[in-house]
Amino acid sequence: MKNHYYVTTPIYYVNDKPHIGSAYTTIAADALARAHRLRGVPTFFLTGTDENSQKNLEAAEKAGATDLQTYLDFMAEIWKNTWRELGISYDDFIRTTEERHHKGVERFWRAVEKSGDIYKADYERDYCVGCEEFKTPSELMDGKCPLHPNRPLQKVKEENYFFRASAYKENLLQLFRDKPEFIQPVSRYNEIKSYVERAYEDFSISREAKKLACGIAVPGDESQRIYVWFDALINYMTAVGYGTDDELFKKWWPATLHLVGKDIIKFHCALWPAMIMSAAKSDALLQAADGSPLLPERVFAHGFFTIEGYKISKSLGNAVDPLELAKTFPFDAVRYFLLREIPFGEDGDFSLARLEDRYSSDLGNRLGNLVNRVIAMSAKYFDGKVPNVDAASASQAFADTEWTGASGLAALWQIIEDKIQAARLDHMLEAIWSAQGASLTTANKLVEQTQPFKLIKQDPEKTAAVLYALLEACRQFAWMVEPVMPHVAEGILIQLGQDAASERSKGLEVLKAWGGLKPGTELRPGTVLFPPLEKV
RNA sequence: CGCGGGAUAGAGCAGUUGGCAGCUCGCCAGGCCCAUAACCUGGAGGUCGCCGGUUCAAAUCCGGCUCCCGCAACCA
Repeated sequence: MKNHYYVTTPIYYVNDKPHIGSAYTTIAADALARAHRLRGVPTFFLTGTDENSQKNLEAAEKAGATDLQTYLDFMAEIWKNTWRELGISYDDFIRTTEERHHKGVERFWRAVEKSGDIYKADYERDYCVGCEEFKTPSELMDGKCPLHPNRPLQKVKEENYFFRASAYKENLLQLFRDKPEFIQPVSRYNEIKSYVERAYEDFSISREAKKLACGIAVPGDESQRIYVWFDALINYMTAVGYGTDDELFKKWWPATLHLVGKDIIKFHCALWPAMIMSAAKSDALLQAADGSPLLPERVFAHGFFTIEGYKISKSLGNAVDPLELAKTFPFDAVRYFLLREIPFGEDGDFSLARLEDRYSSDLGNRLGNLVNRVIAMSAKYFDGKVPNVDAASASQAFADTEWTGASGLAALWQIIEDKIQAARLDHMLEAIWSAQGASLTTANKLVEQTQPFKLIKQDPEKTAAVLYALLEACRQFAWMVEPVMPHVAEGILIQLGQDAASERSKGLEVLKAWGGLKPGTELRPGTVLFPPLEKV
């Protein structure tokens, strides 16, 4: 595996502002990117917008925009701003109307063409005169348009370019056998594998330009435009220089992880690798040293969630605006909630009651309260400073409790590394909160079992050891949650008298080591990390 | 037989090498008082959808059934 981490989100349609669903994907990618950066892995995090879709044109007209490009520019800014406000640390934001994308798409198309995998054929579709639009088979009821059942559908034939995907059926199945981790979770693996086995056919990859007002022209044939999915997938390459900067491309490609919603897993797992296999035949830039195609390493499909039990839908008007949510909750709390509450890869439900529940219980009562009580006691009993004790002995002073000290935290770090590798941030967070040995739960128990608030009157030396252990644990907890809650982590570190930026530069291996908190460090107690919610 | 997912305590969920059924919230009782009315302990509450099979042992593997839910070529 290459020593880099290149993670992507889907590129989003800009026919509306971001809602909580697209924020979910982007937050997950952001947390994974932050986790890898913290580990010193060269990381590239890409998101962007899909601007060559007919849908955008319709949205622009509906919004009364003077022209399409103005509308696209306006919407792209809205998306960028939303991500900025939510603390999304993307390294690049690609728009598929950009010149660099067009150049890369052209190069890719030419490569596939040179490989002999593009051909022309007639393509027949159903056209409803009532709706004045083409209908897909899935939109039909009993072979008729559900809105105009008494008007017969017209069969409209059009000559399009096709991609000879079927030629790669065996290669795909081989890929699935050799690298089962390519498609995750496993439930999706089975779905895609059986789809390719039984129903894998060539894809139509262009439309007549006169019927499609937007999109990239087919190289060498101005009368046709490239079908939006064929161009969209290539964004993962054009953003890192394919078609414009070979050196940059070599640095980042292949992608480590494509994070997608379950609805578009098919395009990413069945179409995209076949496209690359074809293009790689004729473009050495897409070949590994042994000549094999450079395919993305992994595609992970997360589930969808409902809002209070209902599907996210515009007609219901229940699409939650993440920026609105950020006015009520610290956005770190929303990030925590989404990544913790919904099993990654499965469907879930977004409910305000559950969010409040997690906020006050997990964050306020366990994490926030632990930090607060431990720092308050230390400051009170030890002159506002980290107690002056030997770190090594402080880690082993509590053999009679559940708390396992330095070795327990080391074990917890190992779980965290495994979960990050598997992209299971929900499991990672669960472990930080309730793993046996060392976790937020056992740390709170340690306070009860040792009762430093009483112990201080009898045995100040042992109290110092207890509080040092708890303070040091808080420091490590801060770095554990940092990828998911960067602001919260910094808030904890500040109270512990740490400078987050200079600490970070030491590298995670140093930060993980027991004893990073120096005795005598000035504490800064007082800040409440998770203020109680106003009762409404 | 189109493909696939789910069914575990009042609610929401964990539980992928088969080994005494767990977590969070809520509820009841107690402890503590450092802390954000927070923390800790104990308790009540489950035929792990139904039927059958494999096994010393199945929520976990196999077969059948019931009920929900997605997807089914142009739709993040």
